[in-house]
Amino acid sequence: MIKIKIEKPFKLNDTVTCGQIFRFFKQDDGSFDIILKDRVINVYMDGDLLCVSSSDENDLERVIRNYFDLDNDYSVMNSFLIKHDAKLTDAVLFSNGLTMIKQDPFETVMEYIISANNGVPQIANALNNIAVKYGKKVTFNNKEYYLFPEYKDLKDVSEEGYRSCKVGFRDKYLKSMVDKLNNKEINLNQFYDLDTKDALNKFMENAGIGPKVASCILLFAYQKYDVFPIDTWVKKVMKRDYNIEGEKNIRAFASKTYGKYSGIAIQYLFNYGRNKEK
DNA sequence: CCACAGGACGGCT
DNA sequence: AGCCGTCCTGTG
Repeated sequence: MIKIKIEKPFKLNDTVTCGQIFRFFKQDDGSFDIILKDRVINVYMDGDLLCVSSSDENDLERVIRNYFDLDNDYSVMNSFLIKHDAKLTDAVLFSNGLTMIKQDPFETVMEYIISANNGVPQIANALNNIAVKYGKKVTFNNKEYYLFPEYKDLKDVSEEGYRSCKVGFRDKYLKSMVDKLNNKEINLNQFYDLDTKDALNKFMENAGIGPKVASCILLFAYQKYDVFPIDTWVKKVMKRDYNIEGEKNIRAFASKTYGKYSGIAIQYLFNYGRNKEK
C-alpha cells in the first residue's frame, strides 16, 4: 500500500466513472478495483491522500502518477475553456479535478473498435470476455481478474473467437487490426509523434475505425487533447445548448471555440451532464 | 414479438 | 460528395 499526497485538484470518483475506463469495479467500501495493462490496483481517497494497493507494487507510485495524470496542471486549460466559452463555466468548475487517464494504446484501440454502434455495458462485457479467454489471470485480494491480452497473445484468434466474446460484426475489424500489429504493418508508438490530423487519418485507414473511434483513441491513449469525438450524446447537447446541427458544423464550432482543448471540453460537458441529471 | 440505441461502411444516387 | 440501409447485441 502506498499513499500519494494530492497537490493539485483531483476527483477520483469522477475520473474513474466518467466514461474513460471500461474495466473498473466499484467495491462495497466505495473504493475501486481497476485493471491496468500489467496489474490490478485498488484505489480510494483518504482526505488528500490517494491510497493505492496493487497486485504488483513495483514502481507503483510512478505508474499511478502517470496513469491518473496527477502531475499535469489543468488550471491553464480550464481558464482557456471558460474564456472561450462562458457557457462552459459551470461544467468546467464542476469538473475541476477530473483528469484524463493515460491508457494503454492497444487496449484502447480494441475498446473503441468494439464501441462502434454499441453500448457501455455491452462493451465492458465483450472486453471482459476477451480478457477471460485470452488474458493473464491475476488474483488480487482473493478476487480473480484478467489482464487485457497483448496483441501477441491474440495472434491466432479467429473472427469466430472474437465473435464468441460478443463483439458482433466488429469481429473482422479486431482480427484485421491484430494481424497488422503482429505483421508489423502498424506500430502503435508512431502516433505519439504525429500531429493530430495525420494521426486521425492514419488510424482511419483501418477497417472499423472512423472519426469518432479514432478521436477517442487519440484522446484517451495519446493525450491528443485537440480531438472532438462526436457521438449521439454530443449531437444532442450541441443542438439543445448551442443550436448547432450537423457533424460539419459541430466540428467547425469546436475547432473555433475549444481549439487545442476540444477533447477536454467534451469530457467536462459529459461529466457535468451525467452528474447534473442525477 | 417488436422498437430502439449505438458508428462505420458500402452501395446508391 | 452526401444519403441511407445494414451490421450485432442487449434492453424496455
